[in-house]
Amino acid sequence: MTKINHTKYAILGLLTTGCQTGYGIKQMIDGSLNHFWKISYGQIYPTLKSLEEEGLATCRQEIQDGKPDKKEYNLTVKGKEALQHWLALPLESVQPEKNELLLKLFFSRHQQDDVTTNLLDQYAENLQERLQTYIGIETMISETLNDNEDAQYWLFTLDYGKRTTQAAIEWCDETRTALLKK
Amino acid sequence: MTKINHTKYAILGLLTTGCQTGYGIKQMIDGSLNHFWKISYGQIYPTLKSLEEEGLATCRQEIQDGKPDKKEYNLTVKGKEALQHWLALPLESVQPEKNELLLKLFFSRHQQDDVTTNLLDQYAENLQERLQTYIGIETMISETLNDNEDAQYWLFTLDYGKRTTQAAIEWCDETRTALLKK
DNA sequence: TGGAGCATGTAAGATGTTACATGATTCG
DNA sequence: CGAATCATGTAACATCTTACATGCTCCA
Repeated sequence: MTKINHTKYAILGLLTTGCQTGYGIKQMIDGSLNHFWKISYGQIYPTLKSLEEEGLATCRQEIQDGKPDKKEYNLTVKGKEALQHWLALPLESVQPEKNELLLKLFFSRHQQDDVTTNLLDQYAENLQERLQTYIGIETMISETLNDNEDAQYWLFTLDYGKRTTQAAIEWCDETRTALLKK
Repeated sequence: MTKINHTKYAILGLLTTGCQTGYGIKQMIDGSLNHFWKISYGQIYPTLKSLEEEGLATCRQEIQDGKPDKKEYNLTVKGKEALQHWLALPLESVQPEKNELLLKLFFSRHQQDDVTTNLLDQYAENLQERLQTYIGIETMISETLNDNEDAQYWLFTLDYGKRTTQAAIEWCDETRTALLKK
């Protein structure tokens, strides 16, 4: 069982969403996949090149006036098939996400409780911001992309983000209270 | 602003919890930090060595009969201070956790919906298992470690895991239903 | 004039995983 | 007898981030 490079498939998938350049892919990731995946330019450009080499995508250089040249990538039939194949593969065991706040909280008997509640407050604030971002993207998709075939699935992922973030915010409040009551 | 190696501090922290060897630290991580951090032996042993070199921990070789030799690491005063200092540092911006299921769901218009509901079922099953694990650890801590100073904080992190996992399970159910109704 | 947006790319380094090597004891 | 547990460690590899280099246009 060889390990799968999901980032490669993320980029492959993004080529079906109207992003055809490295720059465009980065925009999309930062805007819409931010809550469950992120990729830097240092990965995007080399990966695009290798997708082409593997025959999963084609590349066409475009000269634009007023803007820098760009390389437009498009999926080949083989690329589309590879995407579908990956989509049907069983999930690798759910990996634990790293969480700096929980890591610190785990060791927090070594610090004063007001330092810890401070961290909780910071975290809650971050979560609130995140939640607002999700709601913003959701509204945008509902309003402008409702006819888009992708829209439904994109909204599902946002709903996941909203629900788990909401649960985390509630946990912050209650944990904070529990610490102060001591 | 130099980036912080949180894994190093995780290991530093674990040396305060009764784990004194690389092997013991690994056990603890797999058993109790699994939902928010993981570390492989390939990181643990080199990190322990460097903690010693930096004067944050001391190492004492112990010869055991019937068992292999082991190296017992203990925090120095400087190590304890470093831990406290790290605990008080503000959180780095909340990083998005990678989630293979959401990544696949995002591109799922390219697959049949029964393939996708299959993935959702797999995911829900994984989450259920996780939830049971959390409840098991929680019970164990409540019963056997209630006098332990760390217990309260450990229970907080488990509560986080339980709540967000519960929210994710509910999302799975509803998303599954939504897909089937189409 | 300076910053933001568009656009591509690389090199160095940090971080992390996997597979391997070793070897004793205990338990079924 | 074989598997699990205890125990340490490394080398090769995979993955990912950061900082840098380049350069045009549009707008304030």
